[in-house]
Amino acid sequence: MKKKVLVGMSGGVDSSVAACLLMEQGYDVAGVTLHLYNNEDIGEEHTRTCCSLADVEDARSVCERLGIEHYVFNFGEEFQKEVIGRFTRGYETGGTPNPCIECNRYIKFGLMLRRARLLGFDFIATGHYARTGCNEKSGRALLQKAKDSSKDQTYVLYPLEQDVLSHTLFPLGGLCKDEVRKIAAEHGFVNAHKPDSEDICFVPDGNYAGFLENVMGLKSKPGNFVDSKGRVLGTHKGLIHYTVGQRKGLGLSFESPKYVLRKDCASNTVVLGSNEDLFSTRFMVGRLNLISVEKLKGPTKADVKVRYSQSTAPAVITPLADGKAEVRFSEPQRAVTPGQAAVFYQEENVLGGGTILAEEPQKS
RNA sequence: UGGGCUGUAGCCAAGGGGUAAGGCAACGGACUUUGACUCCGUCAUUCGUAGGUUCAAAUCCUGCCAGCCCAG
Repeated sequence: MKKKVLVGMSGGVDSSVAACLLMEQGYDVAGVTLHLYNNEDIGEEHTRTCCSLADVEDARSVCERLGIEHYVFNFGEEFQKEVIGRFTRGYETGGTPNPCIECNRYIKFGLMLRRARLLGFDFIATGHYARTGCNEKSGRALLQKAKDSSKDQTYVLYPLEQDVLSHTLFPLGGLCKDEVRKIAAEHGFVNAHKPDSEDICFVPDGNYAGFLENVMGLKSKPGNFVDSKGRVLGTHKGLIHYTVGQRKGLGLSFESPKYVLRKDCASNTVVLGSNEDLFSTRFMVGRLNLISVEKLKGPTKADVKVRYSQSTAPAVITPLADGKAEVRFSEPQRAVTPGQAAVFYQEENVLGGGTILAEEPQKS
């Protein structure tokens, strides 16, 4: 009896090819598009996003072509709560959240696997560039980097837990983007040349502050730009307009460029400094999720990535109570940003990861 | 009011007779989970203003205007 796989299809090339490859591998495949958010509701165009109504049509078209069933799950309510809600709260509390990671954790994998099981599927699959594996000795499910390292998406998949990982397939893990587009073209998929989605799906124009203010009704209060000694340098438009490491858009002119060092919610100030001031060696993470091991027994060496499109840097991770850990780099790294994810790698394997926490006020 | 200094792009600033450096900001593009970083590109027909000298003036001369400093 063929194993049944439910493929999450965004309407883009990647997930379409993923479905196609699974069929060729002999699975009993069906596609599902998650309806998460109506960009049309807020008057946004649907290009370069995912999960809009037009994307549902693209996914349906590909399923028809493949002769497989196509479902639509409406996860709008959960998406609003788990993803948009956390995104908004993240900005409100002075962080720079990564909604794609929360979406993967709660919606695209968490909820989707539960729903798939109810429908009798054995596995779920997506078009992410990543690989899964299994450690023979420990029996743990592994998350491994994609063969095409430039497309590797393990950074946004680190929160996946063992049950999810062991029931998830990533058919594109061994391919590169060119090969995927070629396969899509050979099969005549409507989306073979559709541009990659880049922006956050519910903010397709990239205007986060505008989304938070206009759609979520967040009020952002102007306050002071200050230097690290507390001297006032100018007026900012509200904390949600800035992120750590940012240079552009400050509107202030000095002899050398200024960067956002941190945001202080309590005083509603944005602290500015030089690029060198952005480098730090130590930070804390919370909501730790471990993948290749069940537990960290003590300080553990790993390569750590603190931003999506940044290379890894060697560090030592020390486990603490309450799902927290301390990360200490061997060399200072630039712009470690509260709210972003820190993902720990050991060669090809994801050891685990967590959310970067804001510096404790009582600093040593 | 007298004496001194200074006026070059949104900000800072080089150039002191030969045809307007550079930095910051801004804007456009590439890249992108971050209006992030980075990279690429654009950004003074004109130097406070009015005259004069010169083949040639941001540069030298004169008047005026504005700002700053020191005197009383």
